[in-house]
Formats: sequence, structure tokens, C-alpha cells
Amino acid sequence: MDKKKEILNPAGIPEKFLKPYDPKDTEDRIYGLWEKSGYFNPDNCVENGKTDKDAKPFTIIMPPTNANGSLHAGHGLVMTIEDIMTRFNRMRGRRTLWLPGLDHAGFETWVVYEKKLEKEGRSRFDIERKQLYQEIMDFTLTNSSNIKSQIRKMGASCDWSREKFTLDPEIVKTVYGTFQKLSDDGLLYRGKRLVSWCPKHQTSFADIEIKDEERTEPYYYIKYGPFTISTSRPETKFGDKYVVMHPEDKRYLDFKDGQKIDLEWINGPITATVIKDSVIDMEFGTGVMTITPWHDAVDFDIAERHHLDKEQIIDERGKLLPIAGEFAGMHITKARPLIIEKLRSKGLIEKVEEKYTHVVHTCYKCGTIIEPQIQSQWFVKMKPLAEKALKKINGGEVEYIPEHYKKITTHWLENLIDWNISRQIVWGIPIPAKICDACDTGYVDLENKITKCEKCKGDVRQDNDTFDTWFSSGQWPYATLGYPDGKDFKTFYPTNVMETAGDIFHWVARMIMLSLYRTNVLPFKTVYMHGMVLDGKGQKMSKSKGNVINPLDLTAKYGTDAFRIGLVIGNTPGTSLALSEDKISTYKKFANKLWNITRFVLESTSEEKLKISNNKSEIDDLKADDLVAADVTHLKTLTDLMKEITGEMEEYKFYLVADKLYHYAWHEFADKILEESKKVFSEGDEKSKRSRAMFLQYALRTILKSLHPFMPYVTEEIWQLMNSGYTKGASTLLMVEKWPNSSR
RNA sequence: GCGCGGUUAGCUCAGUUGGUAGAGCAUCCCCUUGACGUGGGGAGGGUCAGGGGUUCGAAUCCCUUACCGCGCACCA
Repeated sequence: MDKKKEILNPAGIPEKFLKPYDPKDTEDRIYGLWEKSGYFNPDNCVENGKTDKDAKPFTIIMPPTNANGSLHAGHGLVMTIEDIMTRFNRMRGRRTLWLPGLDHAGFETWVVYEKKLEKEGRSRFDIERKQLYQEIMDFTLTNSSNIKSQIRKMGASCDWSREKFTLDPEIVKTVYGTFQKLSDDGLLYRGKRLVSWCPKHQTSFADIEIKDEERTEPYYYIKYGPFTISTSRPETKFGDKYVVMHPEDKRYLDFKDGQKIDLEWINGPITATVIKDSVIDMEFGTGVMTITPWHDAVDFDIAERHHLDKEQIIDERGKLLPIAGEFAGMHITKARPLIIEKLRSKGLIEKVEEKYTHVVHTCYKCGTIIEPQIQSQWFVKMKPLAEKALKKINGGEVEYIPEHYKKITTHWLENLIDWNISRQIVWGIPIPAKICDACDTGYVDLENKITKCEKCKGDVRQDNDTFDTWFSSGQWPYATLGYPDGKDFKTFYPTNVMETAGDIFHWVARMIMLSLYRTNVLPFKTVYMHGMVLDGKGQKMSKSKGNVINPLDLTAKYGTDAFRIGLVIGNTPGTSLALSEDKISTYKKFANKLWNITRFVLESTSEEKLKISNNKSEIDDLKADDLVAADVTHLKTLTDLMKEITGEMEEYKFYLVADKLYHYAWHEFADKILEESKKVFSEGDEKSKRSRAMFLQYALRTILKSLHPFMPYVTEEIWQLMNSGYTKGASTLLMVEKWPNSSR
């Protein structure tokens, strides 16, 4: 040991402090310590007296993470914010449960697995359903350990003993119960309705799985008897036998509703019927359009209103049906130019606008144009569910952070259409229903005992579809807690906070609707929405741009604590955040600063030098009476700060709290108080020295406690070293220490 | 078209109920002070997007314009 070190370390403080803080050497060991303690589980906290028996519960249900996924920056933020909430409330003495969960992520996983099959030269159509399901289950369960270890790496103090998976039997049972109840209450129906269909993936979609894309294509004006219609999709027009115009359009007053008109069409003469409907925009195009109810939402609505025939033109794979005559069997993309050629040769093309820009719906995975199709699927009537939810939300019973998400949510709820919950993929929760293909009737059949169709007495078959992922994840808060009889449901429901990404606010709305429907109670009091995590330049991360930041690279480089607090400071709820490495690097320095602050405090307040008591309770119950005037002032500043930040923690203003603690620790405590202390310890009288030593110990402990939710690893490591290596007293976990007293 | 945000220092963003504009990073200058150079001290830099209004007083409240982002619907 060189001379400098000798001077610095006269009291034999833990060796570790002689080197900079090393997250790599710390984090896994500390996480192991926490897990071993069992205190992630609130029951153990109560049992060991860390939490009072009658303490109020505090519950967060983790949004189920894709079991096949890898931790991305957004997850990093989720885990950080929810862990902050959890640790804060645990330290405040609440019976705190953070319940982790994994999502089978129906379609997401399906796409991944289908690609894997493709690589192996296999096709899902050659594999028996049960086997395929089992293969994907094995694949998912094998992969899930990956994401779980990544969640641990983030320091998440969730209760792994209560971990749930969306395909767990008890979750499925709850979901089935809801399906049955919806049916019993007349809120479920099997209907032939328009669904968004991906011809490549062979399934219907939720809105969120559809990506809007702007395309520039030719736009055709085509003669349709006495009219001219316009379209960008001539290949859908074969069956168009209704021509629609606004009832008040002066140009077409001569044509009467229901009037028949003979005209020459693509494949020969047809008879068209005039329909008057005010949905038509007189300003658009020629003010006349023909309709394709089977493949278009507006057209479908018109057909429903006027009880018109609906005919399928394009099959589920995107090929033309026999109605297309000579074009039957062709894929629509191949058929389009040929159809145009034919129309042109018949003199039916009036003009072509070459560059027409419009938005088309595409599959968010494969980019294939979504082909609406009429299908028999299960639908949930949303209006009654939405109304109940709206009443609660508008009545102020759900707190939204930030508040404007409330408006976005209510706007969405007010415009809901019936929800298609059937998906045509194997990977998911099978729909417990029987289908009669002969008369197209569906029966909810949880007990698997229906064998004959009540209507036509024909045979029924098992519904091969699975539930939309959102239908099951929409029941997450009560399903995970064991509704209706589970002990946890009774203790921890309703939960306190739902923390999730702002762009899936509709998931939150669905949880509110379904929870109200089944439990009659709002599933949570507060909705906390975080924004998107962008790259350092503020751009959306995407694989194609190559700007994806892997959070684990950053935690490896700067430590998890630096990553966590860097993600929190300056990040107000709902606002997107540019993740810059500079910022994370700053907080790595901060972790080290805390390390050195501790080193100084331990060194300068060592027993040998100053003869202060190291009795833990004497430090923690520090009174102003024990201190000299200067320290009384410092104590008051610190106490006021604790009071302030405790309030802000309760208001979920973590970005403020973290920033204030950073400033206090560095620029007040270290830069001012510690500097001033050097003089006190070298020149002051015994009373001042003792007072200062006690205050420094107290302040350090307070800083560590209050920073613990944000930077759990370094604070816990310091705490352990202080308690076991230097000061006396039982070694306890900072994780279950009491939050600093703010009521002095 | 309807709805929701945003526009503050070079960059990223704070700014709680209206009371003389803040932080981090970056820039510049100084300091080998015995916890830490992953350090310390200091400096420069903003007519708070434009316009109007309410007020003794507006970054903050109201109206309006422009631009950026997002959601919903539509796109025949």
C-alpha cells in the first residue's frame, strides 16, 4: 500500500472502496442476494416482520412480455419504472406485489415460428395441429428463460414465485369463463362480417396489426353504363352490380333508387341496380361508385343497409374466383394489368391518372395488402362494455398519467365497433366452440359435449380458431390473481397501477372493459403511460434503419443503475425519450460518485478517529438536539428534501425525484457539505466533529435509501459493505429498509 | 375530416396552483486542494415558434396561424 492510500485508509474501510465501483462484479451477486432473501414475495415480508400484517397492499401487474422476445429499450423503461414503484412502496411498508408475466404473443410468435419452419423446409400445412401447437410451446418455453434472465438483469424486484404465462391452465380457464359469460349475456355472436385478412398469413387481424402505407398507383376511370366510376383496384370489380350515388346529387336525379340498368361490363352484359345512399361524397371522383361488399368496409355497410347481395370475388389466398371468368384462378396482382387491357380493348377505360397517392392497409409483418373478407367469426358486442368503462373513466375513477391519455382513450371507446376475437392461427388459446358448417352456426362449448347442430341437426366440428391475443391479455389483471376465489385476488385486487406503453392504450381500455364486466370493479386506480424510447438522435429504432440500441449492451458498459436512472431523469410520462449514450455515461459517473462519497464518509467518521457511536438506531433516529447549529441546518435541508420527494414519488414524478436526489447527493452533499467537513474534522472542536460525523452517516444512509428505487445495485452494495464490513449491527437488506422519515 | 400532443440555451429536455427562465451534455477559462480527474471552481449562451387577448404581471390561462409527431375514421 502506498503512502497516499495509507493516509486515506487509516481505519481499514472495506478494500473495495479503494477501487472504483464495478457494476460487473456487483450486479448478479446482489440480485442473487435479493432473490435468496425471498423479499420479492410480499408474504415473506409480512412473515419476517419487514411489512406490517395489516399493511395496505400495493400491486402492479407487469404487462406480459413476449416469451420469445429479447429485452428491448422499451422493456428497459418498463422494468425500470415499475421497479421504482415497487421498491418505493415496499420501503414505505406497503404489502407490495409486482407480478411478472409472459405472453405467448400469438401472432408475433407464429410469424417467428413460421419463418423457422420455412428455413427447415417444412410447411405448417403439413403438420398436424396438435403437434404444431406442441412444437411452438416447446420453442416458446425454451426461449422464455432468456427474457426472464434479462428482466432480472434490469434489477426487477418482481415476485417470480407468482409468475404467470398467458397459456397457463388457470388463465385459460378464466378466459373461457369470460367467453361463456359473454355468450350467456348475449354479448357474443358468431356473424358473417368483414374482417381484415392477410392473404399471406391466412388470418384475420386486429387493428394494431395493420400498418398504413402510402402508395402511388394508377387510378382508373371506367365507364359503367351511363356512369363513370373510378377505382385503383379494378380487379375487385367483377361482381359489381350495384351503382351508388347520393340521393341529392343533382347530376343523377334522373336515376331512381332501385332502377335497373343494362350495361356492358368486363366479362359481358350485366344488369345493374341504382342505389341511393347519403354516405356518398358528391365531391369525390364522379360522385358515383359501384360496390364490392365482400371486400370493402364501406361497401359492406351499404349492402347491409339496403339488404343487397354480397359476393366473394377474391379467395383467401388472393386469387380470383370463378366469377372473374377468364381471369379465375389468377392472383390479383397478376390479373390487374390484364383486366385493364381487356377494359381498354372494350373501350371502357375513360382515363387513367398515372400517379394517384393513397393509403393502403398492409400486414405489419409481411407488407402484404390486407384483403378484407367476409367471414364467419366470433364477435363481441362492444357498446355495452364500452359504456360501462366510459362512465367510470369520465367519472374520474381512473387516474391517467399523463392526463391526455384519458381523452385519447375515451375517444377510442366512443367509436368502438364490434370486436372480432377469432384468429386463424394454431398458436393461441383455442376457442372452445363447435361450428356447424352446414348452417353456419356456432356454439360455445366449454365442456366439449355438443355433437349435433340444434338448428339443422347436422354434425358439428371443433372451431379451429384461437382467441385474439388481446382478448386474453385484456383479462390479465384479474386472471393473474386467480379470479374469483384466489387468495391473491382477494388481497391484491384491484391493483394500483397499470404501467405500460402509451401506444397500447387500447389494451388498457380493454382491461378496464373486461375487468368491469367480470369483476364489477375497476382493475386499477392509476394508468401510467410511458412514451417511446428512441435512438440517440430521436429517431424511431428499427432493424431496417440499423439504429436499434440493445439495453443489455448499455448495462454491460455503464452498469444497470446508470442505465436505469438515465432512462428516468428528464423523461416525463407519455413523452418519447431519446436514449443517448452520453447521458447514461454521466450516471455511471454518478454511481462512482456515490461510491467515493461513502468512502469519504466512512473514512472521516471512523470510530477510531472520532469516537462516534455506530449504533444504527442512534444514527437513524438522529435528532436536531444531538447536533450543532450548522448540522441542524443541513439536517433540515435534507429532511425538507425527503418530504418533497416523497410527495413527488406518490405523484409518480420520478423524473423530478431522481434529478433532485442526483443534485443533492452530488452538488449539495458532496460538493458543499463534504468539502466543508474537511475543515470541521481538522480544525473543529470535539462536539462539532461528533455532530458532523453523525450527520454525515445519517445523510449518507438517507441518500442510499432514497436512491435505492432508482439505482438498486450500487446502493445495496454500499449498504452491505457499510453494515458488514465497517459499522457494526446486523446486516440487513437496503431493499427492505424503511423509506426515509419525512415527517420530522 | 375528427381527436390528442409538441414547438424553451448548440443538442436532449425540465419548468408543479401565472410572480425577474433551469438541468444534463457540449463549448470556453482556471485548479496535480490528502473521497472521487468517472474530480473541483467559474463563464458564455434563450425577445420560451409567430400573432392577438385576459392580467398589475404570461413559457404558464384563452383565441389564432405555422410547422412537427401521434391516434381514429375515410380514401369508391
